[in-house]
Amino acid sequence: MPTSVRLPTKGKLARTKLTRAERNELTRQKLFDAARKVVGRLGYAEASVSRITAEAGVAQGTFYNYFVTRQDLLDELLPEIGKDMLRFIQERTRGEGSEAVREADRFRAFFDYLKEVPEFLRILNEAELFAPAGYQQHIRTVAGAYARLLRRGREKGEVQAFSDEEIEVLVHMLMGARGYLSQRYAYTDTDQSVTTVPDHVLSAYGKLLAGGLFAEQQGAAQAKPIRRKRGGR
Amino acid sequence: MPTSVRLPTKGKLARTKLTRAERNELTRQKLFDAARKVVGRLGYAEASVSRITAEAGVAQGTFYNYFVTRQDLLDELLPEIGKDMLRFIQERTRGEGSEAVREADRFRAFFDYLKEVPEFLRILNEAELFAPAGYQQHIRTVAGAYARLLRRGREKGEVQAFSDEEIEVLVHMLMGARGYLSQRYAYTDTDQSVTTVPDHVLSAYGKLLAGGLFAEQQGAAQAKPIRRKRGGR
Amino acid sequence: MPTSVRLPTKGKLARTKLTRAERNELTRQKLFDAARKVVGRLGYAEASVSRITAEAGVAQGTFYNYFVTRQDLLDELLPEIGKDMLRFIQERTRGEGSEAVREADRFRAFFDYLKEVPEFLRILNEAELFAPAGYQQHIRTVAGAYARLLRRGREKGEVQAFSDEEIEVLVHMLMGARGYLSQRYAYTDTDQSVTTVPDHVLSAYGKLLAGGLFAEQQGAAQAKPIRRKRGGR
Amino acid sequence: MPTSVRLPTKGKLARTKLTRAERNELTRQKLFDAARKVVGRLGYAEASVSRITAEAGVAQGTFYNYFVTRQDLLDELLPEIGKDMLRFIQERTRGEGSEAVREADRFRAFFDYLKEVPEFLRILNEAELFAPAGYQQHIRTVAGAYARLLRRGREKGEVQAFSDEEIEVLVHMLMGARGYLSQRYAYTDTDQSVTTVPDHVLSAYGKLLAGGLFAEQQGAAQAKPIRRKRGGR
DNA sequence: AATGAATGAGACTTCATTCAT
DNA sequence: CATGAATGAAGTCTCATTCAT
Repeated sequence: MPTSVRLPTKGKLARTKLTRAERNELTRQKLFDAARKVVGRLGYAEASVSRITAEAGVAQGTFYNYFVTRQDLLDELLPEIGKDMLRFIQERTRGEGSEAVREADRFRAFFDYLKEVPEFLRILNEAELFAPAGYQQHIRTVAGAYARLLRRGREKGEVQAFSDEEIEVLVHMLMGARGYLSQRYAYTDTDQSVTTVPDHVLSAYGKLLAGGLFAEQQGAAQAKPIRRKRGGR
Repeated sequence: MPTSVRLPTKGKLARTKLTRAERNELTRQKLFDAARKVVGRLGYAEASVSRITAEAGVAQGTFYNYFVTRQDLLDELLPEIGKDMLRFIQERTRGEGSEAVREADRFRAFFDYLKEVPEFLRILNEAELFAPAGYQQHIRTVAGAYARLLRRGREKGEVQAFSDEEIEVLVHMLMGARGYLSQRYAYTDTDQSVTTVPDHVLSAYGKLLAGGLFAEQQGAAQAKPIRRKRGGR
Repeated sequence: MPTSVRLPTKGKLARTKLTRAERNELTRQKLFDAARKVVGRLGYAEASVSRITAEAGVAQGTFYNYFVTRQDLLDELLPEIGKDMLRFIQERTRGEGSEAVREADRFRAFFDYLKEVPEFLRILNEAELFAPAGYQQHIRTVAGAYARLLRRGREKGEVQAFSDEEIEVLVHMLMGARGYLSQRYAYTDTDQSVTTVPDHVLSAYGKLLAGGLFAEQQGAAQAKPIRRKRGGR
Repeated sequence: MPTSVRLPTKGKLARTKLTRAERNELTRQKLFDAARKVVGRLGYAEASVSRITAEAGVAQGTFYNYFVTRQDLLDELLPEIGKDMLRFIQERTRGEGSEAVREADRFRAFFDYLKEVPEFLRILNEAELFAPAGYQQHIRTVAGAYARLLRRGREKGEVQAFSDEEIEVLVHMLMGARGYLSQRYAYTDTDQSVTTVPDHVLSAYGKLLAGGLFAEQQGAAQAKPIRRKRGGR
């Protein structure tokens, strides 16, 4: 499982001999994983300390040896898993190719991650309301990484000549689009399992990014009327 | 205020003399408006019946003369205000012009509405989690109207040749984008006041829709690389 | 239905022409009948004023034009129906015959009444707790009538020589027995319908009353120490 | 008091030093006893969690550390005290003697128990409506024990030749009789104190069981049609 | 460090009753 | 006399957090 600790096995006695710090970290991780599962299954609102500790197999009081507040743990959830998600997507987008191809790969990889860590969808969607601190942190991280990619693409001439500010806007649009699409097309209420995203979602996403929404009218084309501020108008 | 009742003034004594039915509707509206305000200010989670009735200036028990359940009122909130929003946007988009121009108008009008009804932003964002029934209804309404517009544009040749399914995807992407942008650029946590959306947001939105994200590479152009499935690759 | 009003039909215009007093009495009766049904169906605890008026088809406020208090109506329920029951049983016990035969007839008639007015069982059983005033009144009435019968039987020599005080005790025992038996053998939770009482119930009841519970031992018999008063008396 | 805990005194410091488990059991018992008192004093309907915890001297939330539901505690009440009652009666009925004597002893012991545990009367009478689960359990237990006694008496020839089914009926009659008598003769609404049951109650009970209700008429006598089964016997 | 009992605020909802129309 | 909206007290239960063991 991507987000769990991988303690060094440390030879034979690995299980019995743990330093105090290790035991400590292990309990903390148990709580974190329990929270991830509970939130994934029931949502933040139902993720009471009692349920989390029950899932983790520790006493309720133990919780407060590791987290000052229930909210504190909840706020750690998304950023932590979010980093995991970014790693996952990066690994899947190694190959070279045009920016457009890589963006498509990233888009697909996002949905693949949803399949691997089904809790993520719910955590992502609910964090905005229930773990705002964690949510903001996550958004900043992801938006930053995303913007870097787009700027680099722009430098290579593979991305249109947006200003830095506009790129930030685009990043948020794409994240929003992704979010909505994942909710619309990846949820499966019944058993939480996430199904593959349909082909026309990929194609619509690709087309919008590649060619824009609007057809070029008559030849003069570029007179995209929306950029009112531009040209003479 | 758009969503409040406008009782016929009925001559002079309008304020003191109300029929039973009118008083009834008035109380209902007081509760609805109070809920709108409270949710706008504190969010659904904090919108307890006690707070709503306090805001409305009626006893707690009165609430249940008008709504079977707290959730029932919460579920009415978004669809009701949502209709109001659609009306508002339509009014602002009367003018003729290309689809692209009208879409830009709609986009701007959306942010204008946010200024007029500042609660709407929060209600829209939280409803998905706290008033799922109302949310689904709203989404269906808006997505349906949106899709109709895009299909009509396609028929007129002003929108690219997306399939119906792809249009549905686009609609969700645009709604998602709008949602994220509104959160990013319209929120002002401190005093809830909503400021005008910056110009670069409008321009980025317009450009993406008009020309797509990616620059046409070398001549072969249309070989939108994202459609891997295609022959080309 | 035994307990409903039977207004004199009064010739032709019976339905349209009602004196004020009659309309008044009619509404009162509607409420009473509604209460009977609701209590029969849901029990006293669930018989809220709102449910009763709904069943009666009048407004909630109307209730308080006829009864000072919810409890007042509830307290009238059992005595009223109880009188009905006594009438019913008397009619079925007209025939002559020994006291024992007549008691058996009464016992059977009681269960027959339960079939005719299925609400009665629940009303009888719950009244003790929820309508104590009415319950006491009912008990007094029934016990009084019962005691009179037994004393008359005693005078005729058909009932053993119990003292008046003892007869009162017996009456309560028999009422209690009847109550328990009706709950045990007449209830049918599923559809509230009351089934015929099994034969062995009748026979056990008859045998106990006829011959007592205990077999006479060997000759000396009568030394049953429990009848302390006897011996010397 | 029969139903309270009797913690081992454990030497000197018994009162101050309690293990966790002991404190736990003690709190549970405090709640149980408080419920017993409150129900005895005010009845089930008024036995709110708030009143019970106040009586027990703990916070309202504490209640739910020990009982899943208010109803759960209420349902435990009668069976628990009922067992206590059976023990009490058994102890008082050790002596040998005829079945009739022993039944008289049991009858008296029942009323004695009412004196010792005055709450029992109300709990018994109300449980049928307010704690049906507990009531059924209690009834089954008591009726079972009772029926066993009567069948054994029958085998010894001390009880008349009732069928097993008839014995079950008798058991319910006797329990019902006992219940009604206890309400009629043992209640004292004013100060809840229970007085001794009057002698004529005992004698009437004894006589009915010993000799039946009806005097044997002249010789032909036995033709009491109610004893239908008899004839052929 | 771990435990788990105790706390008490607060949430939703029901209901008998009142009263202006 | 009928209506039905308004009232507010009371009830059950949940939960984050504290703290003695």
